[in-house]
Amino acid sequence: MADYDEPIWLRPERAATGRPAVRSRPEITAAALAVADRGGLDAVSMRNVAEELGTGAASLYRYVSGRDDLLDLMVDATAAGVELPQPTGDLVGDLVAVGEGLHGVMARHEWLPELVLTRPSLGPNGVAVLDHVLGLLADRPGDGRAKLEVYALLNAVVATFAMNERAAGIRAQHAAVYLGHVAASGEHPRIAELLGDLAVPTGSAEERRTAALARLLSGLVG
Amino acid sequence: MADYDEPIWLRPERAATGRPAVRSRPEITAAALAVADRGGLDAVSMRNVAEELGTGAASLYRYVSGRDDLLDLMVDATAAGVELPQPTGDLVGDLVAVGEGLHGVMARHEWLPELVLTRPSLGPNGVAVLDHVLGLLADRPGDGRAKLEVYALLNAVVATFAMNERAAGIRAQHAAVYLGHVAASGEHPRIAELLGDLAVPTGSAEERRTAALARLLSGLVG
DNA sequence: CGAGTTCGCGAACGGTGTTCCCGAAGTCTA
DNA sequence: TAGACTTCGGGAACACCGTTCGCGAACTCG
Repeated sequence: MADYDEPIWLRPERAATGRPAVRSRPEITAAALAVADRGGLDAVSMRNVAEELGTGAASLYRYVSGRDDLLDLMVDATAAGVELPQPTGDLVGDLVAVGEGLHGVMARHEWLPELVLTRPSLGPNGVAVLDHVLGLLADRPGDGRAKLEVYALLNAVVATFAMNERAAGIRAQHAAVYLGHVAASGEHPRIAELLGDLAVPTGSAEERRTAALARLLSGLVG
Repeated sequence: MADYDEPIWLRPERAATGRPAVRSRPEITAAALAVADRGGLDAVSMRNVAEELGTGAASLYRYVSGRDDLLDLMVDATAAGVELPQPTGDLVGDLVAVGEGLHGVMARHEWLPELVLTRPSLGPNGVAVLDHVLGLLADRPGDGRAKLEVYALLNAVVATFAMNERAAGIRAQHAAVYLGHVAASGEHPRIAELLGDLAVPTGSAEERRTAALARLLSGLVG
C-alpha cells in the first residue's frame, strides 16, 4: 500500500499481524555474505542467496526490496566488524588506526572494496564509524563538510589500497603485460624504469600502507 | 586459433586478408561512449551499443572479445581528453593540475568515476597520463612503487570527489534521509551538528576540491 | 576464376532481477 | 471455537543480459 521510498534501515522488518516470517533480515544478510565470500560479488544473485537459505528467489523480496538493498545490508554488516581502538590523542595516528580497522574488514571480504567505492552507503554500523571519526575531529576547527570529506576519503583511499594489494586478477595481468610492452618499445623510458623498480621486492604491504596513509592524512588534517 | 589472452591494446585490430570489416574499434568505442553518456553505464549492453551502430549484437565480437574490452576502450578513450598543462616546477600545483584534468573528464562523463574506481585499466592514453605524472616526480627520490601510488591515489581521490559532487541519485537521498533520522533520534549529537553544517552553503565545489587535493598531495609527496 | 579467409549476424542458451498470483499459515476479533 | 483478515512462501513467467554457434555473403590472393 504505502509507497516506501525510504532507506531499508527505516523500513520495519516484519509485520505485526498475519503469517509470521520464517527468516529475518540478519539471516538473509548472513547468507549473502557467505555467498559473496565464497564466489565474489557476481555470485550474489537473488537465486544463489535464496538457495543458500533453502528457499525460492521470490521469497527474498519479502525481506528486501531488491538486490540493491541486499548489497546495502552486506556493506553495513561488515561495518560492524571495524575495530575502533580507543583514541590516543594523536589525531593522525588515530585516523590511521581507523583506516587499519577498515582495511582489516576489507581484507576479510575481497568483494568489499568495490562495493564501498561504488556505492557509499550508511547504515547503523556505518554511522557508528562515522561518529567515531567525527569524535576524533571534534576539537578541530573546520566545518562539517571538511570532516565528512575526511571520512569519505579515508574510506576510498583504504579501499583503493585494498584493491591494489590483491592485484592478482586477469585485469592486473593485462596491465602488467601491456606496461611491459610499452617499456620494451622504448618510447616511455620512465615507465621502463618504473617496471624495474617494481621488480625488486620491498617492505610489507602493511608498512607501506600505513606510512602512505599517515602522510596523506597529516596533509589533509594538519 | 590463437589463444589470445593479451590486453586488447596488443591484439591486432583487423585481419589482413578476407572480407574487410565495415566498422573499426574507434567507431565502436564512440558508439559505446554515446550510449553511456545518454543512459549511464547500465545502458552499455552489447545489444544497445550494436543498435547505436545499426548492427547486430553478435557483430561486436569481431572487434572486441567481450563487454569488458568495451569498457576498457571507453576508459582509455576518455583518458585522451585529459588536459595536461605544462609543468611549472611547483610539484604539488602541477599534480593538482593533473587532478583537475582528470576531474574535467569525469565531469563530462558521469559514468567514468565508477569505472575508474572499480577497474583501473591502462591503455595507450592512460599510459600517457601516467608518464606525465612520472615526469613531474622525476627528480624526486623514492622508488617507483611510491610514484605509482601517487598516480593511483590521484585517480581514486579525484573519482571519489566526482562521485560525491554529483550526489543526486536515489542512493544519496536515502543516505540523507537516514542521517536525518539518526540526527533526530538524539543518540548521535555529532551527526546532528554535521547535518547542520551541511545545510549552510559554502564555496564552490571546485575551490573545495582543489584545496583538499593540494593538502592531500602536499602530505603525500612533501 | 577458384581457394581461402574473414565478416555480419539471426538464433539460441543459460543466467539475471523482478513481478504476479495464489494457496498456506498464522493472528485477531466476535 | 469460527471466521475474517493479513502476511508469507515460492512456482511460473517476463524482459533483458552476455556470449556462442554456424552459415551465407564478401572480399583478397594466387
